[in-house]
Amino acid sequence: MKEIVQRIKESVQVILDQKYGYKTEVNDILVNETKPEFRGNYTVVLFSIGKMLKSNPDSLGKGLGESLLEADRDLFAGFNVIKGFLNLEISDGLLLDFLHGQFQNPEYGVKPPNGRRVMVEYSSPNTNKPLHLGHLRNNFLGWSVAALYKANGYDVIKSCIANDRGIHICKSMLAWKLYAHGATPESTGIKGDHFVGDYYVLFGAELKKQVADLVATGLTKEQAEKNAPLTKGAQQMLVDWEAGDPETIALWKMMNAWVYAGFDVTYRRIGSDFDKIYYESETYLPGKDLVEEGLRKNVFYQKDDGSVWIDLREDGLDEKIVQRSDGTAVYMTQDIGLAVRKYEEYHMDQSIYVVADEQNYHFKVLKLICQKLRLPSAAGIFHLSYGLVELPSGRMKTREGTVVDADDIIDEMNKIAEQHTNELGKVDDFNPEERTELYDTIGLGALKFFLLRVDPRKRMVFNPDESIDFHGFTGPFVQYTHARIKSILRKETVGSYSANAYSALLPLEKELIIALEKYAALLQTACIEMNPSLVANYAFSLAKIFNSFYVEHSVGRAESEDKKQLRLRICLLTANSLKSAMGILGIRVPERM
RNA sequence: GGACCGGUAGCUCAGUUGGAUAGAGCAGCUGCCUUCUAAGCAGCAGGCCAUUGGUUCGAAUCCAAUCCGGUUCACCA
Repeated sequence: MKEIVQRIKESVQVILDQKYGYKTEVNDILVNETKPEFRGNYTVVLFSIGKMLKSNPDSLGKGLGESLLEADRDLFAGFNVIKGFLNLEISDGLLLDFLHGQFQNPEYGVKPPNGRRVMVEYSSPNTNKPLHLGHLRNNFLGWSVAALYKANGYDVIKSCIANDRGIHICKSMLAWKLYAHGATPESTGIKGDHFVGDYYVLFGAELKKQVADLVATGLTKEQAEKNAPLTKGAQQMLVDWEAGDPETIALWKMMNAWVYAGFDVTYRRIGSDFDKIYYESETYLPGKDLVEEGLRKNVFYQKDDGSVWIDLREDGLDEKIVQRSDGTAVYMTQDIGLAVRKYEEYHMDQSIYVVADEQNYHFKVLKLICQKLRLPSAAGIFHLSYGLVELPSGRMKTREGTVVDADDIIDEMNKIAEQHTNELGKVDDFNPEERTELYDTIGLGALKFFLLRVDPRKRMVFNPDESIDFHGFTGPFVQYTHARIKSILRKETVGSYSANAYSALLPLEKELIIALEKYAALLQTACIEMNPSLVANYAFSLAKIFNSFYVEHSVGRAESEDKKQLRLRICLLTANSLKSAMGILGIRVPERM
């Protein structure tokens, strides 16, 4: 069934053509929701049309309204014109048709397969430290965008690139070698990723000492940093690693295994999963063949020292290096190689990279280079650039210990969920397993909703001194609304409904059905814009309308059996939509809470 | 310095391709649990949409300039 807004636009288009001889595109017709202080549900804005027709908006509105009513009595129930705005009332019959058609459909809003494939890369952790709040935003966002694409009929591949090599990895390895005396996650009882992260931090602390000592002997800070034993040791370790030194490789494998074990626990908790994991240690070399190709195609050029560059000044950017003078690959080379490999494996139409906005420049360059190399993968590359999560004091910094650890914040959310739940005492009959699951559903729900409800492109602020809310515009609010509905549905049974016996829809009933009808269109918009926050906002506003409806009208003690059945159907569809919307955010909804 | 992003209530955020009196939540203040879950509902209060010009029937939204904040421009990843 066609969406209401679309039907209105098409009707207006036809009337404008037939009655006024004015041809216009459907998308040029502006249809808004009617502001609550006016009568009606949808509003056609007449100014631009009036201007084109050189006619007064008010008389145009009147004529248009009459014709619309005449032409489509199934859709329109009435209209009024105020100061250039044509407010249209949607007929109860149409809304009821929609409700009866969809209330039993748990997949309402989900589109059938469209034969297109998209890859979403997200998470991309470094294997030298545990995940923090910023990673969580990335994970939730990536997972949710993937879910949005699935709901819109795409075949989705979720991928992850593990940044498992490089100087930063060597730092934690060296610190462990020097200071751990053989300690392991098992021997200390510390989660593997945290264990390794501790040595990364230790490296920084010890390096600072060494630098201070060297500065005391008269070196500048830069010289000291360059010449400190730890710096040199880490660099040597990277050389050894690239040379395949067995001892270094063994250490690297062991420590990475610790980190992955830790990540697995966290990923499982937050529900992040991947269809394909790439490892930088396996992908960092192949890009070099493309450097050769680029030189042949004259896309790249070589400097006297042997380094290879691309000149992007004509595109408004700078010159960018793609291979060092010693012949080794840089970050960009790897990413070109990876892009090619992904495409060869999956032939996707679109390749989305969920990466922080610090790397806008990098991805601009990446796409440009791929285009210039005429790689088939180039067209689909899209950088979904999201803003960092900041503290009120600014950026989180590992070295200053201001990083909000992922595991810690999840634990804290669970604890708050537990506290609220126990205070309210509504699920005292739950067994321990059910309780644990509920705390997890609510705590994680609050956290995910908090991170996904704001526009991904924008930076956002997290204040660790104020705990994340469980009231108002939050995950638990939506979950609570769902549980409320489920409570009704446990007590009442959905039976038959005699359509001819209905009494006019009450304002809140109508408002709810109209809101429900918008879900399908919303899912599409959110996907096109790759913006889960639209889904979060929708879920919240739908829940809000339902709660108003809930206190105003009783379902179980409705005025008549038909009213009761009507409301039960509204309840069912609302519960389904809330569950579906939250599902796209990766948030479960409980039956009771 | 070049490029890009942002500045909306005390705080955190919405605000569709320009549309009606700029909206939520939190915090503050009032009310509402003997009937389906009060993690709720109803209400009050809170705004020079950074500033100044411009475009027009109409600007938080578009354009220009300025101010403030951020990111980036490495033979780091």
